[in-house]
Amino acid sequence: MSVSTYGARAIGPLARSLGRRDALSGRDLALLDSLPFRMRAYGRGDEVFAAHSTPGESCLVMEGFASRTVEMRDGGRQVTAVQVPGDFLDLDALLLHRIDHSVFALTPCTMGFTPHRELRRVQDQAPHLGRLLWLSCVIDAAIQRVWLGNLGRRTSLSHLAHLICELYLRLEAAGIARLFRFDFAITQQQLSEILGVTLTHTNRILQTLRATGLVDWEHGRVEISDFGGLSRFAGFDPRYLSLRRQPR
Amino acid sequence: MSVSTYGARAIGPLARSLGRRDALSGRDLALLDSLPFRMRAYGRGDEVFAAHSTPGESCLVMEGFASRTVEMRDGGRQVTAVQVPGDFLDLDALLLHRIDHSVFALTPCTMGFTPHRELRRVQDQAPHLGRLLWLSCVIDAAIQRVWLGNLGRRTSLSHLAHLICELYLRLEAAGIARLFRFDFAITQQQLSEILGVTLTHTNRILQTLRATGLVDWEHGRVEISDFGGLSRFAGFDPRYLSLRRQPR
DNA sequence: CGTCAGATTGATATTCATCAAGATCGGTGG
DNA sequence: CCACCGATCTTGATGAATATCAATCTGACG
Repeated sequence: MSVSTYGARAIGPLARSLGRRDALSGRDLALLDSLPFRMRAYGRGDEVFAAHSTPGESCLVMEGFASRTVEMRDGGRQVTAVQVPGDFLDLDALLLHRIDHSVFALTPCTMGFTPHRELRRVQDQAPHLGRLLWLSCVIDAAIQRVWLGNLGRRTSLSHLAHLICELYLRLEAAGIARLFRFDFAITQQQLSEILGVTLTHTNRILQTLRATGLVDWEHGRVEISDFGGLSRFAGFDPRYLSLRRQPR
Repeated sequence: MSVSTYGARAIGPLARSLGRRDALSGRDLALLDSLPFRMRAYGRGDEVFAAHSTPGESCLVMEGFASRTVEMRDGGRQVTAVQVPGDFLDLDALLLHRIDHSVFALTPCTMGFTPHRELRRVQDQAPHLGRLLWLSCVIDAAIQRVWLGNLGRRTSLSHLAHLICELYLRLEAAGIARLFRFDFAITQQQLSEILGVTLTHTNRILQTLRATGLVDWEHGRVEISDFGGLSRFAGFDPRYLSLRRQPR
């Protein structure tokens, strides 16, 4: 596991991620560039933050995928968010101090850590950037709301289809997916922790979904052959992702 | 439906709600008191905000209960949050402009509306209050995460028990419940939209839960006879509610 | 007394969990 | 190169949780 000390810069993914929702000024960019990051690599399944810990840093996904996971008494796990490159994790910890969930590496991934103190400094110096950081919390919450609908009101098959539509659009926006294909090399066990069903059932609905011909997901690669059809099948409405750029 | 123009004050519930998590200075209180509210009453099931609308105001629950609800294509609904007196709704709309869900009155209730413009003014003048407003968003998100676990990994019976534990502590903190009793006069249909199961099933698990002797819920009144037992039964851990007061 | 919303019950179908066993695949040491 | 190994994926059989559909009951209220 490689670790670097503070000093690395994350301006690329960060500017892309924040600039996707609102225009950034030169001063904004300079301030973001002044955030010190330490980089660290994780293997699949590694714990990044433990539940009920008090991190003191927030964490930007540089490469790979991470999950926020709540752990039940009986050992069961429910993934409450999948975070992709450019996503900030645990901005909430800035205010809550203690986090209520765990963060795991879903795939091998690289994370950049920056101290809360530095984030507060940036917020103080540029309220506009502060708002964009909060915006990313608020969009996470919007996604969580849709996921609540997925878990409460959808069949697991339509949930799966919906998840694929969402991931594709988020990854396309992050610049790491195009032409309706993307790499997403998680195990079926991990997928079952996202969908809230058992591994066995996940395996079966994956086969059912393949049989529709709308999308294939094998060997860590998702290929959507008919995005419109898949969206209709899933009842997918992308508005909650706030992918349009506008003043905030 | 009674409507008032701006001018009413909401300092009581608001100060109580924000002051629960961190101390408020005299200046903080004065600023909060300067927020103009217009009050409006709603009947059970009335829509407060429509999905995909652009409110321009945020809304404080003064009395009664409200829900955030996502609506599915097939007409099904999933409640993603229950908001109690003192809760702010749609602070997210401050940044998102457009909301992705509907807000309904779960019971007859009174709401206070204040313009986003005024909230931004308060944020600018008192960053500390701004942080407390964001804190309430972040706590809502923490509750949503737990609800995702409830929907994904719990049996509907344990979900119901968990919901009752959560509601009691939130209402006790809001000063409108004590001695393990509270009024919560929603219909079983509405409860089923919270639990993500059908009305029929909701009715049955309510009976099962009554049979445990841990809690009763009838005629709009919840009476918990053994909070410890109910918590254990539900696997309830209150930490996610952030009910402790600390500097933010 | 009639009406209507809400609560309850019954019978049956579907979805999903559970448990157990194989199959496949990539890597690894001999 | 091959045999083996663990992780992952797949399949089968069965039971529990939940949905669906259709009545019926209850209580509040005009």
